[in-house]
Amino acid sequence: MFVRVTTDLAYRATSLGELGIASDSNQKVSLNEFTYKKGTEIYGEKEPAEYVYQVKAGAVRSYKLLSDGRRQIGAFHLVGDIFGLENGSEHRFTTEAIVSTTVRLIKRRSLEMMAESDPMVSRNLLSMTTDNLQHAENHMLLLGRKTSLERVAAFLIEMDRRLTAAGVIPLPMSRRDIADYLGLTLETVSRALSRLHELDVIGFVGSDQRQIVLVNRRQLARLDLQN
Amino acid sequence: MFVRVTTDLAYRATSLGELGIASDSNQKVSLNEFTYKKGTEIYGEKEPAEYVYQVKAGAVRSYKLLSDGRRQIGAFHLVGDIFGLENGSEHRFTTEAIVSTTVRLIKRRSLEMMAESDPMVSRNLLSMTTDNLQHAENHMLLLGRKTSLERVAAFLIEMDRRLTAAGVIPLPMSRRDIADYLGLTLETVSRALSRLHELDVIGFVGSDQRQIVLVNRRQLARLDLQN
DNA sequence: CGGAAATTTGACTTCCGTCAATTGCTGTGG
DNA sequence: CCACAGCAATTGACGGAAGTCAAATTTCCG
Repeated sequence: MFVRVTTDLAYRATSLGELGIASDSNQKVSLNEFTYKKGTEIYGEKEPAEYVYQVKAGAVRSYKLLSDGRRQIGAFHLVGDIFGLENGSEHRFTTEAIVSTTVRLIKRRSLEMMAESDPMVSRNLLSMTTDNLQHAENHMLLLGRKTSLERVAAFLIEMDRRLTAAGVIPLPMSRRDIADYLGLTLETVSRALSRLHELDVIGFVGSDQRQIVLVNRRQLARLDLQN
Repeated sequence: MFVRVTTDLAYRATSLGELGIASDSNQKVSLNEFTYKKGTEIYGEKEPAEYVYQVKAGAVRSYKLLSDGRRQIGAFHLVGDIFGLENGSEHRFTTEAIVSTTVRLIKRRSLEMMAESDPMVSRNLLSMTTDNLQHAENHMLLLGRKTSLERVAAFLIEMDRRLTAAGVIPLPMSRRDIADYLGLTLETVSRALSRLHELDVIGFVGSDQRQIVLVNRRQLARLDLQN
């Protein structure tokens, strides 16, 4: 479904480069691309982890559900990000394409084999896992102790850092997604954004009122209490 | 300060065993023990990470602070647990002894060197980091989406698994610590425990009313909504 | 263009936090 | 051994930040 297989060597080099493998590597890995339509699942929690993914275009959410439907998004994966990297053999989140999303696939097995032989790959695997851990640790502080305004400010700062184009943040995700990431309701997120708008901390781009926000970084940073 | 250096080989073997190093390893590592008094800091956030620690006796909390004093405890480290393992060179949490606590110390540098030469050590480092990540991921769900009763139930289940002695959970930490771990106030934790007591889900051991709780596991599990 | 979906906004509720008083426990010193 | 100081925990009364429910408005997309 929505498959596009590629053996483009340029892709292979770049993708593996992220994992610390020299582009002239003669290791054989199966590498190809898939495109997922908006809203479709990439993999489910507890499914066997056969692939590791890198976002080439689009955006992905990964989340856990409680039995009654409450959802917690653990991370958004944007262009360039690698996700689906598990140490055990099972995925610990469900992931879905937020918008139409193209990913590169790397077979987990081949990655494991490369890690065995190449300590550089192994080290980068650890480094990536540590980055994820650090993000989760900071997010625990946000979820456990920050107010709604602080959470939304922190979210905008994070997205500004990760996907800004000259002061404009083209958010791919809905208010509900933001809410489930921040441990709030969509109404509370909307109210916080309105408040930030009143305070002239953020603005909205002319016609496309929703998805794009313009930032006044200085004030925003003051609203998110770090450390 | 409260130092006790040891070169006991049995300690060395056990400690390194946790990291996947054969006990007959002829690698040289500096290994010794420290005892920290109740309430004292082991290391601070942003300090250089010189050592990795293993709890030999006692209990440790690791936390982050916001500038106005709000605290989020990310994890409790109990007997046998390894903590202070960072990939970068800085600690990402402050850690303190909850009660009088003895830890084993392993020099970070020597661990890194062993990981270079031994892929088994390297793999176990990754495995431990992944375990921490998994804990943080589950805790994000708790902090973002669970009610106070669900949080306290989940906490008791976790502690039951980690430090129970035949149905009795000898909690080393205060209500405030539990609250800062669960993203609540100590009053809310106390009320939740009282509620669980009324519901005959938990009981308290005779004289020592506070620190020890007795469990009725079945009902408790029903109160914590998993997945 | 029109219906569906997303977002905003308002009114009201609720769960948890805040503040305060009380009780219970621990440890020290007379 | 007991008294008392000091801290931890419980309990109650009240308030507020965020949640719920609902309606209006805007945007999206076929």
